[in-house]
Amino acid sequence: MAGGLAAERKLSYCGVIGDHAVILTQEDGFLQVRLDPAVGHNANRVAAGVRKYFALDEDQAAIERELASKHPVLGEIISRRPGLKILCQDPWECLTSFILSAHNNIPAIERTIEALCEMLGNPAGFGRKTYPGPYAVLNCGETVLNAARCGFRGRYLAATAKKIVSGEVDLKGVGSLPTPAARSELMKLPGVGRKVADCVLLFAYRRLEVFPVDVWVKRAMARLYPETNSMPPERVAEEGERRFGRYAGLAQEYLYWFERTGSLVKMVH
DNA sequence: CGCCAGGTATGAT
DNA sequence: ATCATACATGGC
Repeated sequence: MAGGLAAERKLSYCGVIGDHAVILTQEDGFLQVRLDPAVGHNANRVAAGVRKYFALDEDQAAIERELASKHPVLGEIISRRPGLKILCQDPWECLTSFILSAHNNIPAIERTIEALCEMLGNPAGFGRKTYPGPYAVLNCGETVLNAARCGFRGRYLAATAKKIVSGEVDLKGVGSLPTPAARSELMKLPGVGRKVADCVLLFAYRRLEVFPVDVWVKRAMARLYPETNSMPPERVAEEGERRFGRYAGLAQEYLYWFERTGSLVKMVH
């Protein structure tokens, strides 16, 4: 949820990773990281952050081969658009972004996040701001949350910030729990149900086997496995994990995007 | 103008 | 346990 992909001749990215705005360009064989010289930084530190954020040390091709063997349609999807990555996001940023996503549309989610960063974040370079932490959200007040158009999720956001600041839920500690316990811990937070918790487990804690089920993934699964049509989302999540295994989370992302773009319906016939 | 949006919390069977 | 409904706000 931090930044956007701008596909041109040369693939490039501009976004805020951690405390720094970065401009990334793909040269031949390596990734160039550009920073705003006006903002203090440790270049090696930032580079390490970028490596982690995009999980560059992982063998993406091997993961894709394993997933492709699980279902012919999934294999077809991957061959059409290989290279889709699960990011390794900051837990707080991921958590709150997905709280804002509930029953909301993507353009509105993006605008709300941008507004919160603009109003509450710190300068990150290139005119960008950092993602505001729990203290900033806790102290900002209802006026700011309304100005950012959080809607009914503003209450959840504030209440969640409170539980993080108070230490009632420790996001660092969640990282060392086994997945089911980590999920329960996240679901103590207001505005966090099974789906949001699973997204945080996948995108921030890198539990790659976790299979978040939203309406789109549910539809996609019903195409591949018609018997899941009548199942509640929680059972579909179970099925996804059972069928796709240790990288089910990446399978979920492929299914999500192909379902959303309308490509999947043509491929299953 | 009416329906839907990367769901969740709540109250009723 | 399972099910329906409200929820702020904006996109289409």
